[in-house]
Amino acid sequence: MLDAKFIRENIDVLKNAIEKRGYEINLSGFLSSEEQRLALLKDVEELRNKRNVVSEEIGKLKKQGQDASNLVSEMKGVSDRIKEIDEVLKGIEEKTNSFLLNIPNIPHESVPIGKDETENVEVRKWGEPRNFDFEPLNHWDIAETLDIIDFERGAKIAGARFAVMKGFGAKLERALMNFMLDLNTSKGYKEIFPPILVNRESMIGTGQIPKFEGEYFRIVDPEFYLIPTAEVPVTNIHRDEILREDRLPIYYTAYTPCFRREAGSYGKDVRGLIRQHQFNKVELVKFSKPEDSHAELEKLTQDAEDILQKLGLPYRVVALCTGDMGFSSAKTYDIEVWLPGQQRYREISSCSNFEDFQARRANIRFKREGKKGTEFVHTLNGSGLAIGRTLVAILENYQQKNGTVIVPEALRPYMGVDIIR
RNA sequence: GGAGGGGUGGCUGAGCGGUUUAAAGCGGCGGUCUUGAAAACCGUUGUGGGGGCAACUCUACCGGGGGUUCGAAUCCCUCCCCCUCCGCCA
Repeated sequence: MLDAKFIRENIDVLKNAIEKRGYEINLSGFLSSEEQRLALLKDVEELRNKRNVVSEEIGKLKKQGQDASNLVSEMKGVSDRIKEIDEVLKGIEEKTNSFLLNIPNIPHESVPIGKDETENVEVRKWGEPRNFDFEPLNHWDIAETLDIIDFERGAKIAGARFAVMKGFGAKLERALMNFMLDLNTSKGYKEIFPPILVNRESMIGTGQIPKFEGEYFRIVDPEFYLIPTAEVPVTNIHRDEILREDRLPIYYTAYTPCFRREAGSYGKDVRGLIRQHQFNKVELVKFSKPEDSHAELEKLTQDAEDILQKLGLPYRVVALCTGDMGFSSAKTYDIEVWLPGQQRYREISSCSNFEDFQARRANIRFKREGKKGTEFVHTLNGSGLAIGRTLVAILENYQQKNGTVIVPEALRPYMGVDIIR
């Protein structure tokens, strides 16, 4: 969320940002309603001041046993007027608030300008896609041969976009979680295991709703949301808190299952493990001081890349352009892993700096030593990594002609075998 | 699910219709004293919004929302959360 005052004073900056993102938002209505709101605010505060002063007077008169009925009836009128204005003000403020909640973040100046994913910019590449002396298979074919993923029974138990992991499939899933958490915690990220059902305030805090309500699973009675990413509960750990400067930066890593409706993605990735309603992910979350956040984004992205390097999986890093970036983000790098079965790079991690956008929604602030007042922290997060997609990448990149899959060296202590057969 | 007790500033905790613009203590910050420190003493101490170049000033905030009243931390309604006991349960 952006600040109403900021928008009032920087209307052109916002106009420009919205245009670059390809959003269409009418800002002129906002400005005139702000004008009205501030005028009413001034009026009502003056009336309140009058009421405060006179009410105190009434108290004194009554204590002295004097008659104050004239003042009382006058103040009755003032109070009624305050109530009327408050009513109008409340209506305006509700509109303003829902307007503000639907304004996307302003892209950082370093973000490439473009309309969609075709204009994203490749930043760097790591590793060489392997040369196969046979036709590499899709992961669902490999998995079927090895009997480690059961899509049919996933559909029977739950529905489309659900899978049952079996045997070494299940174990690989678990090995990857542990491997990633161990690596991340060794770099100073504190391990968190948060609730995976959250309340509405938390979803608003990180920017998932109200704009994208339909993309998430919601339990109606009692009301809860199933988290689409650990970003939600972990960022909200510090909602409505004022942090001490010397606590920053804070690094968290969390494994959680994630749940997404995948509304609007019908026909996309219908086969395989790439796009499931439920998937596992290890997440990296940071809270930093504003001046450090972009350096922290670079480090966070490298921490995610390091996982792929240790697993020996070729990837590239892409800077998302203004038109492809998520609603809340000021800057995003996607990490895309090479999938031989599809002969292309696929997203396996998305690392973003939200600057103060989420912090403002979730009211996460910090206090500088010796300085008055508070500032919003900057929040960042990135997948480190999506487990299901990492498993897919391992199956496809490490497959052998005879249908077996070599276990990457870094995972062998977790798997207990060198080859999945 | 049933019964009861609570939610007040960074923390502890008083206040339960108008000398509270929230007492007191702890902590924090500044100072006096001291070779230095401790102790003692003195002063200071939150967050948001509006106005002002500024000193400053007005306003809101005692879990959230609503109501009663000239006036609400205090009374009423409602929701949320925490604690204790009973029941059930991984």
